[in-house]
Amino acid sequence: MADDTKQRLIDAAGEIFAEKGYEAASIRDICQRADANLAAVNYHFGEKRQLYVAAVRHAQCCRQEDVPFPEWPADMPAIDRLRAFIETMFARMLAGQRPRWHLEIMLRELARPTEACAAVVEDYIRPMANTLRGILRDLLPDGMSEEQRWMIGFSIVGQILFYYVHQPVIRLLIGHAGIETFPLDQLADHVTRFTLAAIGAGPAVIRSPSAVGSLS
Amino acid sequence: MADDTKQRLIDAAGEIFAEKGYEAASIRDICQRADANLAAVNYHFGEKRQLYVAAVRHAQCCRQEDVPFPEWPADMPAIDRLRAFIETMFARMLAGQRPRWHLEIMLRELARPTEACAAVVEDYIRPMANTLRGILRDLLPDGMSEEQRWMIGFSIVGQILFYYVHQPVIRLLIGHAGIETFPLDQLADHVTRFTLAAIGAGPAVIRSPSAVGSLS
DNA sequence: GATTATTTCAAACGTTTGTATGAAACAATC
DNA sequence: GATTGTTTCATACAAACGTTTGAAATAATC
Repeated sequence: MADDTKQRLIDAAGEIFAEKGYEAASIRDICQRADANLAAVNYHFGEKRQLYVAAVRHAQCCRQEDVPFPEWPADMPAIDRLRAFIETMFARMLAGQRPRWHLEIMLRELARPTEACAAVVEDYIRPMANTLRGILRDLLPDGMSEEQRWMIGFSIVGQILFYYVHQPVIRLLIGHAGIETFPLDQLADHVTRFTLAAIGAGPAVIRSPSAVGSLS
Repeated sequence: MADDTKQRLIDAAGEIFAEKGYEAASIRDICQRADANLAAVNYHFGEKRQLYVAAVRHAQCCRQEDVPFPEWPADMPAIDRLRAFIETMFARMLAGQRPRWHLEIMLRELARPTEACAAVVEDYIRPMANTLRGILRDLLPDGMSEEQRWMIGFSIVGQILFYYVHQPVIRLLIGHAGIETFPLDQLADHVTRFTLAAIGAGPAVIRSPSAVGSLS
């Protein structure tokens, strides 16, 4: 029952922090949603800030088990691994899945860092970055400079994140159905082909699928 | 003197809103930075929210004159216009230029919209989107679907925005010099080449130009 | 220069905020 | 079953918040 309240607090706090941001989230709101007493936060966490940190840490722990991307066989071609990487990342961002606030609160942290940011980067982002860099190492010519590899990685991740971070803009820009216009696998497919073409590992992203040819 | 205070309030508010977000910014802080009396906000704007809206609107007005991208000659090739578009956008995001909060507060609004978001999109974002779409219309084959053109546009903008929005992550990831590792023109060059290659209008982004071959 | 209208100011208002307290309820241990 | 440690609860507190007020100060109008 003890840890139970604590966990309920973290969950409620996570939702509200992710939704409204740190300052706008009040301890009273959080406790109410957690069915806990007002004093519970200070009893279990000492202060509001620590509850926030705990929420971020929890989200990051939960999502960490995702991080070792779907075990792909050692002999899987780099191109397919890139495709799988992009698909997985998209699925995690946009799929309806488990608590939405897990991602939300971490992305908030990454865009506007507090004390918890470094930990998120090291434990959650860095492994993903390493996975991607591993793929790119196989995919790109050896002589390529470190900076250039980073930039290509950023180009990939930037494309993916855009659809999450700027969903509201997309909705306003293309109107009606908004982002639902783009089925998830279509997005993943686009980014994959866009990227592969950019690095010379696939045909250009132009109209007819006829031009696609021998990818997978 | 009257409008003067009002303007000082907007400027001070813009800085603080952009830095700390709406809730965390207190009227007292704002008035202090603006050298104005505490009651000035309510006198000139009625309430805090309206001051925020005024700040966003002001930022958007100031930046709007930027929007008609550097007049390029009618006969300028689409490829060069794309390059210019990307360079300009990068320069606006990352260059040391005028009040940083202008962009900051608008991006905040775009990522986490309030009532002012729609206006920003219509007056600031939409024209940029149209410019880009014009370029892409010339650059891409005619038969390409509407959705696909949007996705390509998003792939471009996503790459650029990434360097601004996730600067803190980049800094943590690649350590030391952080984003300063990448000179501005190098970033613009990378995104341009990456994009052109992706859509089959340029050689792949790989080290040796030898592998490029007959794409364009 | 008297009379307006506009703008500033210090002070106060009522809320809401995060936090603290001490008693009650509960669980565990002996 | 008494004792101890843990967790909940209602309540209180001081501080900070956005907002209001009414009187000064300033500017504008005649």
